[in-house]
Amino acid sequence: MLMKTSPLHLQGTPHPQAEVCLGCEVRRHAVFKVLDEHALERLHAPIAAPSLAAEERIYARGQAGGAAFTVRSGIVRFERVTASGERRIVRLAGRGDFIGQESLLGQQYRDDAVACTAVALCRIPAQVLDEIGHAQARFSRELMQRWQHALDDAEGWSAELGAGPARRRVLRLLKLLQQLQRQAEDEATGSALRIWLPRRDQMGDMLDMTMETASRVVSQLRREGVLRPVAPQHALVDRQRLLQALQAAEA
Amino acid sequence: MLMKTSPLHLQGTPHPQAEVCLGCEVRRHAVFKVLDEHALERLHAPIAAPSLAAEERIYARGQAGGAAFTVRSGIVRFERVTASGERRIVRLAGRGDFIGQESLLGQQYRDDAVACTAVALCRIPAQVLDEIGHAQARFSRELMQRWQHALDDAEGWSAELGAGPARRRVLRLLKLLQQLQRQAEDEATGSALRIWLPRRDQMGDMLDMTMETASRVVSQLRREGVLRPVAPQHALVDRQRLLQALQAAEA
DNA sequence: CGAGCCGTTGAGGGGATTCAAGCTCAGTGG
DNA sequence: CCACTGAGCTTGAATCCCCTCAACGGCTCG
Repeated sequence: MLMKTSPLHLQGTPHPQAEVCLGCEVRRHAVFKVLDEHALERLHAPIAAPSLAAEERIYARGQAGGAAFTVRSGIVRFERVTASGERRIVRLAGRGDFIGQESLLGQQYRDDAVACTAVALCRIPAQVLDEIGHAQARFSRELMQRWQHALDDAEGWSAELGAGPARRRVLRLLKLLQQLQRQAEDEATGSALRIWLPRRDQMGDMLDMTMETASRVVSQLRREGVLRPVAPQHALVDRQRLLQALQAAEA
Repeated sequence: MLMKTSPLHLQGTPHPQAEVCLGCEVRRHAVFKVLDEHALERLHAPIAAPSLAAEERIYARGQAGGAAFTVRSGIVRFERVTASGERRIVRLAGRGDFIGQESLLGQQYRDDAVACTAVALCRIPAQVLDEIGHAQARFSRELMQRWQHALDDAEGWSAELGAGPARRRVLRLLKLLQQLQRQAEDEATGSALRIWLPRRDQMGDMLDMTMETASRVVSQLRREGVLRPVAPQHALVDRQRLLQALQAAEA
């Protein structure tokens, strides 16, 4: 898994986790949001805060990692290899999302999880689930919320990104990426927004098309002014024109 | 939702649910399997056992139905309508599966759920979750298992059925349908198995292809002896040849 | 500078869609 | 009894979108 786990400030004091978690800026979006200071102080397993560079793998399918993660920042993709050996990206996760939940049930991870951008995480050992105890009913509920959210994402992904002409699938992906970015930044930048733009072959794995087709569509959108690449794997999108193009394509 | 709720035997006695659930033949697969008699007796909300005919709707997206369901028999599909108004089938559920879980969180249903075949259910009101109480830690865990299972299905669906040539997608769907059927019947019939075969336009909605393409592939498989339609929406599959054909297509 | 990765663009071919016609079968009513 | 109808399915022909194969340009990096 190879990640340098930069300890959060204050880690090491008697009841560090409570202070760390309570001061965490993503806590109001995250799975621990329902836990009070008292509950947090009962945690003995340390919650590390690893950071990963883009393209580093967070966990692999089949591993019994024993920990779930909260995404503090960045974008994570879930990959599977199909029966015929093709790589398919089945879902994306962003800030506040809870990933690797299956490990809390003692299961092996069901996907490869890979950082798309630089990513910051909270690592939540499976045993924490027991330490919190199901005494905290609200926490169980919050966990289920997370599961449902993931399920909803997965179904929406295949419904919206799995079908239709190539251009429309790309436009829908752009809209999703733009939303992920906005919720990560909380900045209501005018019309231009800098987003993570997948490599063409990654777009292919997400949208079930070839690299070349993805490239052609992206190039076309660039000519139309919807998009402007500014760095490797990054682009400025014109939200206005994106939504216009989408609306035209939905017809 | 329009379903005739045929009460299970013994419904109406002082603590009927315990007896009914303990005697249920799908219980060992279902979400209540971790509950003992004592826990079941605490339930006050009645658990109905509705039966639906094929093509009847179990619930609709956006409804606040307030109940989840265990599938006792039959096949259920989950439908969504995409942003561009196309119907897409995002997942199937079979015997023992837990559906409509989002209602336990007070959420509206996220999909349309429709019976593919005749279906028998257990209706589990959301308030049951509270009655059982989170005191029963094993039950929370079991619920999460269900959620994870659904998530896994959804991801697997889009990975395996969403991509590749039409013939391979159809073959993979047939394999899935055949598995659903086997787990429903528990009968190891030799090589020929009677399965529910979707209408061609439904196959189209599942596999993102036109009705005509689905028809062409199915006809081809019939000529190859993989498949033999025996009734509207039912066919006999030759497991042997199906797996052979699949293996050839995976290459 | 050459090597390699990533992206772009072109030409050609193939698989799926589109449009259309005809088939089977069940239900209906003359 | 049998034409009539409509739903579901099949098949054909033409078209088109996307894939395949290929070449090339920009960029980073050893």
